[in-house]
Amino acid sequence: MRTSNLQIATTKESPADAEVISHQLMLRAGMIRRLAAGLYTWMPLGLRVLRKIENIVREEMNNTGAAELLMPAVQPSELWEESGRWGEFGPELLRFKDRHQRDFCMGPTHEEVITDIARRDLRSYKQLPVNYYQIQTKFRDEVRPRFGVMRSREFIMKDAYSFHASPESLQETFDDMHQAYSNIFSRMHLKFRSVEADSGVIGGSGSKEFHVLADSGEDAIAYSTEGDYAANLEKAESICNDERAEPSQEMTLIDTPETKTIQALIDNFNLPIEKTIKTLICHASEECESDLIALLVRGDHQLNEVKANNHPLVKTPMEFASENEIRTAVGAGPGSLGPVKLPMPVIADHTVAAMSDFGAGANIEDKHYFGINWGRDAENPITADLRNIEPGDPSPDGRGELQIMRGIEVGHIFQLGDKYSQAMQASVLDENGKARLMSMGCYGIGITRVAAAAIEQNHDENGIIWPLPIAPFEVAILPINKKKSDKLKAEAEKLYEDLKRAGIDVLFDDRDNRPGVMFSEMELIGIPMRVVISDKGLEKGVVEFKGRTDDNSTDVSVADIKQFLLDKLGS
RNA sequence: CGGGGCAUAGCGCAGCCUGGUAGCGCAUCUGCUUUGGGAGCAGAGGGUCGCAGGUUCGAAUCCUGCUGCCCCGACCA
Repeated sequence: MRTSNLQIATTKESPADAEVISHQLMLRAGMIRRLAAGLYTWMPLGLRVLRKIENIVREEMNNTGAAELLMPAVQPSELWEESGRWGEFGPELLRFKDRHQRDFCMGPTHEEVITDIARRDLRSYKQLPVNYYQIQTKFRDEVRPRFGVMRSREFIMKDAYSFHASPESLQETFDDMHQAYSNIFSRMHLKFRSVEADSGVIGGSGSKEFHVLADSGEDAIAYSTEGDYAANLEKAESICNDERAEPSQEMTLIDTPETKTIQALIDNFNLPIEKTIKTLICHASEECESDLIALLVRGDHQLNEVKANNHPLVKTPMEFASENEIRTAVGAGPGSLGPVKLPMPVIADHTVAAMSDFGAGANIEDKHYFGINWGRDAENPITADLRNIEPGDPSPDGRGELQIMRGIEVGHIFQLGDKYSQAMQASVLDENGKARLMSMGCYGIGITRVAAAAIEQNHDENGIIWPLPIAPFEVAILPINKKKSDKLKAEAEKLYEDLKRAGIDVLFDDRDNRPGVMFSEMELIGIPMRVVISDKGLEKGVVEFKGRTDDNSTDVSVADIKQFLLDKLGS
């Protein structure tokens, strides 16, 4: 490809509304252009990256025996009514009517459509297992699209769906997919980690996320320093090995004016933070006899909303009680709440349940109790894992401790079980001729997000540093001053043709720009290798090679450069 | 959904407070010079100042409404 045909449009300044580095660099490099919030055009340069990512994904999926198909982006409401998600899915589901006033949506995911395909086409257990996949545009009407294509509304996803006669078969395909995903991200030369995860709105059990590691990642990942355990922070299990100590203090009521926060409590009363608890009040589920329910975590711990949300006694989605609701129920407001004589059920984090002689609000305005003990002063609470893990916590696998790093979620694999096959009656006949619901798995990779994540992980002050396998081009040829030298022009053209014929993905800068412009532009768009060809070099029979991250260039003889590059590309 | 901010040339910004001929840098076009790290000089083109009302002799500027975009939040009781 010649730069004159590629329509490269780079800028020195990044647009004011781009916050994260990948967004800035993609705009500056001319890979993408914004159309509206969360909607982007992929320009020729950016599209080449997407295609390379897609091809790697496609090859690895095909290797597992999965079959590619292509489903419509627009889906009828009927299927979503059947699965129950027409009501469940929030405003993220973009809905609209056709000219006959029939309801449709833009597909945010394709469980319904594929399950409909499967129940029509799959009749016998002998046809299973089956794994279908597609690489297709999805639409999710995000509350707040941001970070460019990292969280856009329209995006490209590889989604796969497998169908099985038994849970064992599902597990087998799930493991295959885990391996395929590891291969995919390894082939892209990305540093990544697979972690245990909450399955969220897609539903089902058993799920793992793949994260590209980057300090700017939106997700926190907890990992064991010694063992293999790794989990999304929202899922990472906190374990408490402490035994509850015997009470050593009497409970006393203390006047605590102007003391509404944990920090104030510590500052004003010299109470260690490990002896304080936070009392959070939220709406209870129908399973609970009370409208409200209290969640307790230690003063220095953070409530994990995903864990709270998953608790059967907590209303889904979790919703904190308003100050009015709290005052009506308790008689005191936020800042003076605690478990003693609280007129509602109490769920305490495991750590809280193991505390003794602790301080908390007295449920009387401006008063706290100190020296509270479970069983004596307050009823023994229901216990659950409610908090985020903290760095240094023991690892749940019993090996080492947990630490936290940041990641960008680029893949997610789930074992759905029969959630959709049940709702939509997708069954096959078993050995005995009886109808049996199929087990399902689903497996996604955010293709467009991978491109952004790769940049977040690999860039420097000059621009993008594409990993070779997903770079828009492998090699750039930069002729110096070719306008003035017919010989140079001819040699450069010849080199370009030679490299092309050798199967190298090469970009030839034929625009007669000044050297500095070419250098900075190629570094900005992140081409992994460059070959500079000049009259000065040709006199010595050499061209200059420089890798994107090399400090200096190397002279390579004109005769050897093709093989030199092929060796570099092969390794 | 709540809070905050922004909207002036393709991009980045100033001008607004205190109303009076719309400006700067980058980019673009022309010419000359230059050519190993985003060139220099000279010249040129390009703007319904987001939209709609209002105040005023006069509005980019003051007032009202709307729209779009960005950021933070939607746990810390």
